[in-house]
Amino acid sequence: MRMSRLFLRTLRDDPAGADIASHRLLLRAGCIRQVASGMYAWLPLGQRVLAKVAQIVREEMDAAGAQEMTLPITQPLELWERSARNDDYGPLMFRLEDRKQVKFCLSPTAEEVITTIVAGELESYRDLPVNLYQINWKYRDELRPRFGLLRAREFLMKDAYSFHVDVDDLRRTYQDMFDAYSRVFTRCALTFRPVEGESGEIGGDINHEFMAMAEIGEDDIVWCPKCDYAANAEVARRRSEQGDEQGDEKHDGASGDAALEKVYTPGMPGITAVAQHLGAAEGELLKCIAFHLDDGVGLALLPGDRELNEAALRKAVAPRTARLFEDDDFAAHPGLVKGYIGPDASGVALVISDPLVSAPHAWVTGANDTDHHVRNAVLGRDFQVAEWADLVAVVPGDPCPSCGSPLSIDRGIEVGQVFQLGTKYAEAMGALYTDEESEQHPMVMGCYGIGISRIVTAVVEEHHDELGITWPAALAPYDMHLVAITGKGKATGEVSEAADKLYEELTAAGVSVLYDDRDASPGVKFADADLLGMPVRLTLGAKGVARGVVERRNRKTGEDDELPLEGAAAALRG
RNA sequence: CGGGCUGUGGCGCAGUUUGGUAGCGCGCUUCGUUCGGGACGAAGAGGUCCCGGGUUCAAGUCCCGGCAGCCCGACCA
Repeated sequence: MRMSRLFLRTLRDDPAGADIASHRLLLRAGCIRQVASGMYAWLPLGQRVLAKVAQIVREEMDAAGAQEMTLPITQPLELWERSARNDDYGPLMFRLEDRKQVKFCLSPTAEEVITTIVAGELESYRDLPVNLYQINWKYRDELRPRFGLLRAREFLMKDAYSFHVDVDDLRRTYQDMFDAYSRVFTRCALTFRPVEGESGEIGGDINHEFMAMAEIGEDDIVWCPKCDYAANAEVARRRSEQGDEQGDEKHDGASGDAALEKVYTPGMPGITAVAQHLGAAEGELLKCIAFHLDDGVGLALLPGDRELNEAALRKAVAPRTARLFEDDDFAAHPGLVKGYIGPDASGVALVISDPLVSAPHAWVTGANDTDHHVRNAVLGRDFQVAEWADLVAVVPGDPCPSCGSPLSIDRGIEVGQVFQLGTKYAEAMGALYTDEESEQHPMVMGCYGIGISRIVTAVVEEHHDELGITWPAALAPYDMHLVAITGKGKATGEVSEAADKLYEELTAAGVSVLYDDRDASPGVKFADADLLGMPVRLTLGAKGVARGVVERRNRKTGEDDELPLEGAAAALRG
């Protein structure tokens, strides 16, 4: 491609509001332009990257036995009512009506549609398994789009859906998809980690998220440097047993024999203030968190230096539902004094505690009385616990649940997810098959997503420097960036001629080349080449032409060398 | 949806406090010089100052009402 003809304008200044590297650089390099909040146009350069990511995904999906198709983006809302997901999604889904007032939505995902189609086509166990996918635009009316393409309202996603006679068969395909995903992200040059994840709106049981490790990621990833344990912080656990941390020095200060003692702590509803006032470590305080448990009230107990993992609490009390108290709720429950709740508060239906509380210890905790706490609260003597469950949010250094080594926490961008769905959609949409005994069963499903446009963001986050993007070879819009330094005088024609010739030879040899044939100064051309980030830059100037050489620079490493002009195209093809 | 903020040539911004008919840098056009890391000179083009109402002799600026976008939080792939 001749740059003089390319639809491209690079930006010298950082666009306002583009705060993260990928957003800033994709805009500056002319890959994308914003059209509305969370909606982006893909310009020619960006389009080529998007297409390359999509092609890698396509190749790996095909190799894993999935079949590509295309589903409509606009889908009848009626299908979503049948699976009850119209309500589940709520305002997160874009909705519209046609001229006859029939309701539609813009697809955020496609379980309902694909399951309906499969239900109409396949009836026998002989037809299964089947794995179908599409690469198509998806829509979510996010509360707050941000970070450019990372949290957009329109995004390109590969979504696959597999149908099986039973869970064992599903597991085989699930593993195939898991392996295919690892190949995709490896080919995209991402540093990634598969982690145990939460299922969100899609539902289902077993699932893994593929996380591209990045500072700007929106998810916390708990992972073990010693073994392969890794999980989204929402579902991450620490190794814990009853009696855990026995003899820990932070618990040594108080004796179990001392009597319960009420102390005056005026205007100190927070852990930090109480700990300071009483000269205790925050870990010596017992935190009591009130929540609604169906019709009753529950208390969650954990050490004062720990945070509650709400997802863990919800899971621990399932199938009952838990919802944390908000300020208004305390008025209806006078036995619970906000900021001064004790584990023995009245009117509590369930006291559930993290195992960290089980160590023999005299706690400082709320007195269930405004402006008062108590010292020396002892488990079994002064308060009781009905249920034990992991409730605390994991922090770095906690023991790994698999091997006990200290855990690390880093940020990640979710670029893919695989689910074992079960029969939820097959049942709702009537996708049944007939087995050898002529009996009908709902198909067992899996679904598998990859955020194509989000991968582009993750790749730029990982592959850039202060000058611009440093595309991995597999995703670069062009293989090489040829810069002609034409200079002046009689050499100008010679350099242009030599550069034209090299460009044509490379193109003929199957190398994709972005050829800077513009009438611009060398500084401008070099700066743009750095910004656009092709993996290899070829420079041809008057001196080089005179000596019969072309210079080559590796964008990522900065390494330079020279090649003879004669036969350069053949050498560069390899 | 709470909190903070911004809408002025393609991009980045000043001008709004104190109302007087729009400016700077980059980019763009033409000519000349220059030509290996964002050159220089000269001459130009380009603006419904987000939209609608109001106040005023006069509104980018003041008042009222909308809309859009950004950041923090809650939420979420």
